[in-house]
Amino acid sequence: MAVLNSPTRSGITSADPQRAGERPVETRWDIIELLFFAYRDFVGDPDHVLEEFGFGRAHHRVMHFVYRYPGLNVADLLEVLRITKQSLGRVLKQLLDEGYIVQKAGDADRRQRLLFATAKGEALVGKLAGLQTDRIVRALRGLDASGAEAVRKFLLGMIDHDDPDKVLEAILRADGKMVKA
Amino acid sequence: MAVLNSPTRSGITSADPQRAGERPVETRWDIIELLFFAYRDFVGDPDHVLEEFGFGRAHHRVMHFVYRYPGLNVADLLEVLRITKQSLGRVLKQLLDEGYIVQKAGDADRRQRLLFATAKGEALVGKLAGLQTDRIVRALRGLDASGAEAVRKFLLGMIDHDDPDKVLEAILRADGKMVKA
DNA sequence: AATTTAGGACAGCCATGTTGACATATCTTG
DNA sequence: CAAGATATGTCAACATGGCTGTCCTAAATT
Repeated sequence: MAVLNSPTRSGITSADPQRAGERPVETRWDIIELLFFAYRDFVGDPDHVLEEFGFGRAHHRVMHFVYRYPGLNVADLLEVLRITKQSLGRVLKQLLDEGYIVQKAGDADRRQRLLFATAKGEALVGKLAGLQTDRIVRALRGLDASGAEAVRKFLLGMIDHDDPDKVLEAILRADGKMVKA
Repeated sequence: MAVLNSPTRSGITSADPQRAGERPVETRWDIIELLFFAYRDFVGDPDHVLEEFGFGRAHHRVMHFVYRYPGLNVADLLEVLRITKQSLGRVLKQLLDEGYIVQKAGDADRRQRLLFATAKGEALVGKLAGLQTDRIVRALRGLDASGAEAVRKFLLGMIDHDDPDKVLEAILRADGKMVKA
């Protein structure tokens, strides 16, 4: 039987140059670890389903953003995923070949290949998003409206806002509107 | 210039069997995407530092849990990371060879190799945790105490509580105590 | 007409995940 | 004590999904 030692209590403090001289910030081991476990389980649900389809996480990410932003072009998709053309090419080719995504030449610029999810693709995205939504809704139970709003603000605050890709920009814009509405 | 279409508004609804017959739950695209971007940036900070050390994310995860739970044995580490012995072996060997971690035979069971971070290891973990803490603290600014508590509850609620590994169990126990205190 | 851009495709490398087999030391049990 | 179970380490081999660099075509831009 392994007996687990208590978590370390250390004096490790902030490296934020903006806060030099101020009262040091205690390391947020709690949030760091909660985020690790939360994300692990959050992506774990889809992983099982994807396996049945012979797909991986990379396919999920591509399908998700193509479905959500219909007509997305390849360059913007590369930016949001932060991967290279080659890496994207591999999974995108599979999704095209197996009929989850279709391409359409751009209207203004016919070099562009705009991406759209097919009905088959939508079904897959919906299945995966359903699992994740269930988990989110469960986690939000027990929080009131202001608690849920705090969660949104927190997640938004965790994101780098400088030099956003086109998709992130759209999300940030939409979020700004939501607050006012 | 690519013009991004608006996000899809679909009728995709919950797959939660517990909610069959009830009002369908709207897909939480907002939280799904916020989590994606938040986690991307959350792990992005450490990634840059790790590169300078010739390490990857796998090394970070190992170092983190070894530092936080001193004397952790290999079996428990495998469980929390959810990887195989072989995968762990590769990165653990490097961390041992380069003096970031040391092993000690178990006291009660001398087959066990209990793991401890060296001063060098602690320094690395501290640097990485500092970056992540800075981001977390920034994200929590603008939230009051009840908002921060909502964030903790949400993250906790996102985690599977059945069949927890030893490390997660310790965290859940600690969290229970915190609520009362 | 020349250059740039959007996208695709090639070869090949690396990190990190997987399985299965097997070895050693040690603990537990009949 | 002998036998079996357990903790760990190690080897070979493979898959996925990152990466780089090069080169190609078609279409847009200058």
